[in-house]
Amino acid sequence: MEMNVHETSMQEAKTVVSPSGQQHAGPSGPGFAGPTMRDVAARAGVSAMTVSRVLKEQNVSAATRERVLAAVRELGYRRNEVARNLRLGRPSGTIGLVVTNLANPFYSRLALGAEQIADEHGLRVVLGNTGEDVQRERALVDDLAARRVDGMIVVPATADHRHLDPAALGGTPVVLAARPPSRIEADTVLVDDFGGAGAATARLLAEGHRAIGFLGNRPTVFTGAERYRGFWAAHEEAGLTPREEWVRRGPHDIASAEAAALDLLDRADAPTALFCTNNRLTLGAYRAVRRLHSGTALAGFDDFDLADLLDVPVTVVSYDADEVGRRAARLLLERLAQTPEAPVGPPRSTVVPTTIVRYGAGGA
Amino acid sequence: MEMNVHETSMQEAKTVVSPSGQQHAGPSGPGFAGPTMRDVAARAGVSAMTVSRVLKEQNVSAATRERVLAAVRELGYRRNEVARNLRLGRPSGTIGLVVTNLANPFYSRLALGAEQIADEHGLRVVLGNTGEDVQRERALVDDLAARRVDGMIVVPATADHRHLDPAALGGTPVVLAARPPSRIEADTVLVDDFGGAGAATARLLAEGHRAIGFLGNRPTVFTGAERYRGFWAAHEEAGLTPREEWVRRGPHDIASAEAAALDLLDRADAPTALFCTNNRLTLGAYRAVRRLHSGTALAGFDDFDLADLLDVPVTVVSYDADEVGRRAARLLLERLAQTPEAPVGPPRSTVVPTTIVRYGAGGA
DNA sequence: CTGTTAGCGCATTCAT
DNA sequence: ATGAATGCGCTAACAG
Repeated sequence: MEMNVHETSMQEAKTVVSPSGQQHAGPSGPGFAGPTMRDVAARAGVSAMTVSRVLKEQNVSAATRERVLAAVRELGYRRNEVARNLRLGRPSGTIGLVVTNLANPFYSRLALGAEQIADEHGLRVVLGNTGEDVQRERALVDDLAARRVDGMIVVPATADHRHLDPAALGGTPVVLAARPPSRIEADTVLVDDFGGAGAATARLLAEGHRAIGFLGNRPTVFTGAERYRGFWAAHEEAGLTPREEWVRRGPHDIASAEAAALDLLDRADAPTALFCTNNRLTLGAYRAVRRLHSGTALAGFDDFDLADLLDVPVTVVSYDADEVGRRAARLLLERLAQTPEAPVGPPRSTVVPTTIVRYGAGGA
Repeated sequence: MEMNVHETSMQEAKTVVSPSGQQHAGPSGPGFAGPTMRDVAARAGVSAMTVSRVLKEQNVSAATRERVLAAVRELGYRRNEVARNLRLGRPSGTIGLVVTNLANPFYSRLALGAEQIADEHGLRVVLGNTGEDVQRERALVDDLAARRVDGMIVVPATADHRHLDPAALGGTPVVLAARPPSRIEADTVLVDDFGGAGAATARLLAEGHRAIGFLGNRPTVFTGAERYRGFWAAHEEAGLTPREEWVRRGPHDIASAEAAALDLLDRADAPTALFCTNNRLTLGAYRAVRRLHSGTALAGFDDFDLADLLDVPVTVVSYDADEVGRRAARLLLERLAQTPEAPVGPPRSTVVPTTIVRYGAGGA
């Protein structure tokens, strides 16, 4: 494999100054608060209350309304939603979204789905990335509670979720995504990890494979554990038992997965097929298969580009990541709309289904 | 290509109720504001100011501090950052991030980079997705300004950016990302679209290709236009001129790119190489090449998984998307830190460099 | 060291 | 239909 690297540009971090020499520190400068309702009121010759009413579209005589709106335009006035919410005793009109790794397409799609639903209800999304770090997660949810988000959606990084209990967050409602609650009760959206892994494994078994290896991430991650459980269950259902020597846990990126797969496949009793718990692992496994010319069949969680064009049979577990975010946002919104008269009731849990897609060895 | 689809789960949207029959509408219910400083003060037998001072870690006698902190713990008190910011005359301690499509890894990486820098400075990121829709962009930036974000990072969807002028947003500082300002002045972070496209094209030319096709997205998108410019410039530098018949503009996903590439390659005078302006287009082009067995060489913007294992030579333009977000956040933070005594000066612009990676036809 | 007064920007309540 | 007073939760500025 040939591979050259070559810088295209010398302007690494060079800062180019625009031609205009204009000083940029006018009314845009920090500390500049912008006009208030009183400014508008003064300009329109009315009281602040009248301005407030105009903006709320309450009953105001057409004439004064026009004067007020004119003043609003002239001053470039914009109502301060922060002050408004404070006065109304409402939270900030935002929902927190805490994910483990936004670089993972699963979580960015989740974020997109949540943002979509939130937006439809006039709520913004405040983002937080934990990098699977518990300390950061604690600090983040605490900060979000202090900023008075209406509620939060959290992909928990840990096994113990007591710090995510609304009772520990000043009553801020919490919905969990991708991983189930532990030591707390909470609305939850999960992916059908168990069923998907089972179905993909069953597929390999149905195609005649009797020697299937397993490539998974850290066993402490819930999704990995569930997928392993599904892998095992499919074997049991076929009256078989997986062999532990063919199980590799721990790889978390393409390179380490490739190494683990090489180790697994480069032996006398190598399995004829491999189940991988996520797409990075599947890509790594494919690299190993390709290098060894072993022709090992692959199955794995998460669909990926070019899966259908690979030169080995690939079965993927596909699902709608956006939908995870959408459902989480909907559960949260229902909690937020909850009143003493119309309680939502105990925590609810929903599972986003998976789909098995079988790609044959795309012939070149 | 064989392909089966199979549902793994019947629990589509089934809602499972947890065993605990406990009513969940306690102090977590919406409308519940949580304890205030006065509540804490009353419990500790001091004034609200003393509580404020304790939380600010100002001089308070050790004895009373302990009493206050005890009350804080007992009540589960959390200072209301919204009210605090209002009182201090500060904005919300958040920065807005408006992108066109969070499902695109480029923008989710950008978001991750921006979040990282923001977090280091105690700022949260408020997310907005425009879907390239100008109306949504207008509404979003307006809403963010009304929510008093400290500033915003925007990937503009349009050619006319006058609605992104801080002057039109109540003075909220704005940094543009991925696309340059138009009809306004603003700090900007760009990718070296021109240089990267030129270098990739030059690479194809250096390898002897004299018939290079071009697959690009809508010409109105700045990045596409710049990449086309780079494509053209590389030709000129070699004393050549691209042929318009080999240019296809408009495809925006893998499928439409494949169709366009098929159309382009399935002709007598088909080009021997293809330059594509993003990775979806490159993937589509690869599918076409593969289907036609044309052996056409590929070059394209954005690196992607498996690029090194394809059975045609592939040259990609790679760059650090996180870095775009990080630089944008830093430019914004410098604007926010600006004072009349220490003005930042006129808008600044920085270009994130690109790198050319040449993958040979990975042998199977 | 601690408390009182006042007010950030806005909207509810009660006037007129 | 409009205005005045009051306070959301918090903290500067000034007492003491």
